[in-house]
Amino acid sequence: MFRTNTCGELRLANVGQTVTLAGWVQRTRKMGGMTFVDLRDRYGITQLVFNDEIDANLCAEANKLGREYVIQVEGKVAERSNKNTNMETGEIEIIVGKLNVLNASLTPPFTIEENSDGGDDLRMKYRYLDLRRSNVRSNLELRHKMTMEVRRYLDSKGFLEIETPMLIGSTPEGARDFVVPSRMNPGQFYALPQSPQTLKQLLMVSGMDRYFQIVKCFRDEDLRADRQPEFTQIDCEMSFVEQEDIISMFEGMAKHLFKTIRGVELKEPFLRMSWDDAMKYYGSDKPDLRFGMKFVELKEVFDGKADFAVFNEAKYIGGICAEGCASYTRKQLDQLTDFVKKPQIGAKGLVYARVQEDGTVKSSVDKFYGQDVLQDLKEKMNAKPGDLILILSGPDVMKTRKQLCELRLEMGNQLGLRDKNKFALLWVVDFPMFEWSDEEGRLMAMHHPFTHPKDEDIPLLDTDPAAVRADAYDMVCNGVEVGGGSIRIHDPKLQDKMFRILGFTEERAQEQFGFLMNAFKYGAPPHGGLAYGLDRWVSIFAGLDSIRDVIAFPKNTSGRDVMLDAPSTIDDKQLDELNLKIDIKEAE
RNA sequence: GGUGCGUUAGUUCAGCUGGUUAGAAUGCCGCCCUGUCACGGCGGAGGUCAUGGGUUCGAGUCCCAUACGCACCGCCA
Repeated sequence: MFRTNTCGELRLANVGQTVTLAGWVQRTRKMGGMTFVDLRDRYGITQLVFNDEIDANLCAEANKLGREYVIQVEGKVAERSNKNTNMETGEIEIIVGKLNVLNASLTPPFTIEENSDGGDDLRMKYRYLDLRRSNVRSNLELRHKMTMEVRRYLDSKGFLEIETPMLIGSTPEGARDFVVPSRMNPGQFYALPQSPQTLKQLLMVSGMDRYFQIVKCFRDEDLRADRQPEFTQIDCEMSFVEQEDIISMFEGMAKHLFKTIRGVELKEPFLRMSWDDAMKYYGSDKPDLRFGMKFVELKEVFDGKADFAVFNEAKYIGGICAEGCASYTRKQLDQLTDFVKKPQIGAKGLVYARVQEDGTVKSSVDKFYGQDVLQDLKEKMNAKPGDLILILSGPDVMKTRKQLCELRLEMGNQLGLRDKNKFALLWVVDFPMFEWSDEEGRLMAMHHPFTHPKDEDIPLLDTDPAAVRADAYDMVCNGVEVGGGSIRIHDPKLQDKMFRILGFTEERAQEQFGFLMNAFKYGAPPHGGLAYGLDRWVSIFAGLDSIRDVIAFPKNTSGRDVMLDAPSTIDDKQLDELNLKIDIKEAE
């Protein structure tokens, strides 16, 4: 037997047993005539002891071990004279009788410890070493547990896990496709799925009724800390359902995950918030509800009350109340002003007002507004003595709300209100059907072109399409969109109308989505579904800001795999077989 | 496509208004140490300051460009 036990399981009860362990040398500590070796595997760390007086040769061998050597030892489990309560195996040690070096190791380029000294770049290049670190490994363990619980839950509800192809056709709308040349079909390309959207709808037409898949999706867009070119969705679809059925099914799944993974029992139904309200009160379609600071609209408080052009000319004035922040210094307020004036946020300035202990309000616009207006402000903001009111205004209502959203989140960060162990879940519902694209000069589907409009808004499709709301919903957790979906159109006529509004000609709609429209002619059931971003979902459970550490082999912000050095050029022979010629445009 | 920050020892970083031989910690190597567990003590090796230009008597330090990394905006139905 290669090993009798792992490095994480031996306890006092095992004292006296002769065991064989195998693993990596975490660290050696030489104490003159004694040497301690920490032996590590996936399951834990066990201390090995070598004693000069007992076996000088063996001890000398142990002294030659370097970090990350792979060794096998046979020895006797003994109670330690000096116990280490910080280790699970800290009450025992192995008095080694035989040492077998299975493989030497170069000194690793960074320390393989929970707090590694390695930077991200280096850790990614040697990701196989990084994955030996317990905290990175535990993220993957968490991911495994979550996918297992997802499967357990969905299986218990009668869902079938069905695989869909990775080599499919390119689709317009949405993100850029990753594309794969077809050798057997010269000049033609597959696209990798941005999501199995149309395929799962076809499975509904097939009568599969309840489908799910934990599946890779590919989008060739610029990356972020929470965005990878390939990412994993928990993709789900159901037939003969209304929005309410889907929401309750997947609220159940979220609760199941919180209970089984985090031990958190979420008893209350998740809050529902319309997209309109989310934008109005939080300036975001994914509000972080771990803390308050709800927006208060202040246009009427200030309108025409003074000769202050900034407010008088603004289309929108909104404020948030930061409790207990009246003590913010001038310097802190200047920093907040700089924060909102950053080009990424783009506000022109920040107005603030402190509510003082005597109840009077002292503000940066004192010279314009009298105490009566400021008292009215205090009233509207529901502010108490000691509170700080922060106000943004601007000519574009939505833009100003988004700026105020950034400020709110910044204040949440500064005040430590975005606690990683607190979870605020909600459904954002009633999304707009379309959103105007300046770039395309037309309406674009906000969710996707197959989203069902709200029944009562269907007449508006002809008269005022921009006002149409959709049967679409997002699940939001702590300000992160963890999942989203919609009821789909199953009526070919309505789908046709939708394509027309999106600017497709009949020919083009037929060419791009003919397969779906044709399928719908053969009796498509009403259906709908949603998809969760597994990587984000896991990173929230793990308390991480980046999804990279919940992915075994992630890519960097340029979409490169620095370990494999991919992408890379390919042989001329391969290009030739694929009938491809490279023509790189000169940088301008 | 854009903005910002960064690039100095194996690693993580410091290096001020330009000025002698570029430092610290950690890792690595050697010696000492019989109860360590972030062991400890002593000693040592280790640098094309990302690359290319420029300014200057003199550049790790100032300027420009390029590359790479990270964050963000655009983008991501």
